[in-house]
Amino acid sequence: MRQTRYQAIADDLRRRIEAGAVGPGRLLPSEAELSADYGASRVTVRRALERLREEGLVESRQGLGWLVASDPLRQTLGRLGTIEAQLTGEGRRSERRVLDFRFTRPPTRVQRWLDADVVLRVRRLNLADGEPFALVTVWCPEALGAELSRADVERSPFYELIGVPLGGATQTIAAGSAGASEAAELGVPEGSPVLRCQRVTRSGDGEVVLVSEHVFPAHLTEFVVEIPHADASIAASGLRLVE
Amino acid sequence: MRQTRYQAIADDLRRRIEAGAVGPGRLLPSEAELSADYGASRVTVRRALERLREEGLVESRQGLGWLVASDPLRQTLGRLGTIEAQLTGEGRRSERRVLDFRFTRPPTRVQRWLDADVVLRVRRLNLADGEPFALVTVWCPEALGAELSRADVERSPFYELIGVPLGGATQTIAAGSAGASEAAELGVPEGSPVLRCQRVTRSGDGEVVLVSEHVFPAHLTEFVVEIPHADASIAASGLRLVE
DNA sequence: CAGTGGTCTAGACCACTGG
DNA sequence: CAGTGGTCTAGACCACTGG
Repeated sequence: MRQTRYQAIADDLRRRIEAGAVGPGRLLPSEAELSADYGASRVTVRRALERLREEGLVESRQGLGWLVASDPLRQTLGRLGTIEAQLTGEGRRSERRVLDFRFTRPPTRVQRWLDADVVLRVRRLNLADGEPFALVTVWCPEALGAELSRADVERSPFYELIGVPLGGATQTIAAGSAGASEAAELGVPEGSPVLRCQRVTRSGDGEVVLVSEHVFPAHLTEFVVEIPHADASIAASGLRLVE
Repeated sequence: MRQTRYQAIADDLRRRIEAGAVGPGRLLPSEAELSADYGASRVTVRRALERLREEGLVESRQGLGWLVASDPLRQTLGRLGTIEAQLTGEGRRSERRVLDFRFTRPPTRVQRWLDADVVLRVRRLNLADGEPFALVTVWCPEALGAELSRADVERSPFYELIGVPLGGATQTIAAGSAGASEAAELGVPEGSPVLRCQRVTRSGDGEVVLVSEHVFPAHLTEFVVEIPHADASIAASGLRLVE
C-alpha cells in the first residue's frame, strides 16, 4: 500500500513540530494556508491534522486554530514510540535476552487465538541498563516463525521480524503478584506486585499473527491511555470486571 | 452543542447492530445505500462508520463492504459503556457508597492539574452485588462542586453532575499493593495486588475539571485497550517506564 | 464484470474567536 | 469584523472483491 496524501502531510507536520518549528501552545498555520502550501484540499489537510490529534501532538479550538499540545502528559503517548526508542532517547542502554526458543504446542488460553498444533514460543527478558523491566512470552504461527533464529529474536522486536503488515491489536492490562520463577527472572521479591499484559496482534488482513504475555515489575512501569472523547462512557474507559 | 448529522447516523447504526438487525460477521448496507437511506452524503456516512470502527463495533474490507465485528474481545471495548451499565446488563446490583465528602486543600500531586487552594474531594466505594470492586477519590474545582450534595454524588456518576461538556481524558494505569486502610475498605487482605489508576479529565474547552484516583482489587478487574494501528510503535502501546 | 470501500477535490454554510 | 475550525455536499478516480 503506497503512502497516501494525508499520511505524507501528517508525517511532514509531525517532523516540523518535533523539530521545534512550532513550539508547545503555539498556533500552526491555518487549514487554508496548509491547504495552499501542500497543494491539497482542506479536507485532506484536516485528515492529517486529525491524525496528529489522535497522537496527542496537536489540539484545535474553533475560531482560533490548531495548537501544538502543551500538556506534557498528553504528548507522552504520541511521542512514546517503542520502549527501545524511549530508552535510547534517555541515553539508557536497552538489551534483550532470550531465555527460551522452541516450537511447541500452545497452551489452551493461546489456542483461543492461534488454533494450531505447533507454534513458535519465545521467552525473552528486556533490560534497561542491565536491569530487567519486562518478561515477555510470544507465540506465533509455525509458518511465520520458521525462518527466525534465536539470534534474530534477540536482536530485533518481533513485529519487525515476521514480515507481515500489521493491523491492530487488543491488549488487556491486569495487576498480579510475581510467581517464584518470574520473580527470579525479573530480580524482584516473590509475591511483589506486577503488571500483567496480554496482547493479541492481527495482520492487516485481520488474521491473528502474534499472541504475547508481558510481566512488568510494578515499581518500574505504568500505562498511559489517552481517551479522546470522554462522553458518558468515561467511567469505563476500558475497565472490565472479570469472573 | 447540538447533535451532528454523523453522530445521529452513528447512533442509529449502533442501535440497529446492538438490536441484532445485522449479526456478527454480516455485511451492513453499502455506503451508497446508507447514503441514500439517510439522505446524507457518502462522506458523512463514512464518518459515522469510522466512529463505529473506533468503538470496535464494525470493520471494513475494501471491495467487500462493512462488517459487524465478530471477534468478541474487540467488541467488548465498544459495548462496555459505564461500569454501572455493564453490571445491570448482567443482572447484578450496582451500588455507590460515599465515604467522605469535604472541601479541602488538594494534595500536591493533584495541584499539578487543579491549581486551587480549595477543592471538593469525594471518596467513594463502588460495589457490585454488595462486594466492593473500586475505591475512588475525586477532586474537582470548588466552583463546580459548590452545588453538589453528598446525596448527589452517591446517586450519580460524577461526570453527569458537574454540568460541563466533557472533552478527553488521560489515564495512567499501574499495579501496586493495597495499603492498610484501602484493604479494609475494599475487603481484601493488606498487601494484596491492586490496579491503581489516575484520570485527568478535561472539559470541551481543554480545562481540567476532574482529577480522580481509582484502586481496584486485582482479582476482580482488568483493562482492555484497543490499538487500532500497531505500526512500529506496537511495543509501546502506552507503556512507560517510571522513575 | 459490476459493485465495493479508500482517497481526494472544490465548494458551501455555520459557530466561534479575537480585536 | 475578518478569519478560524466544524460540518456537510456532490462528484470523481482508484484498488480491490466476488462471481
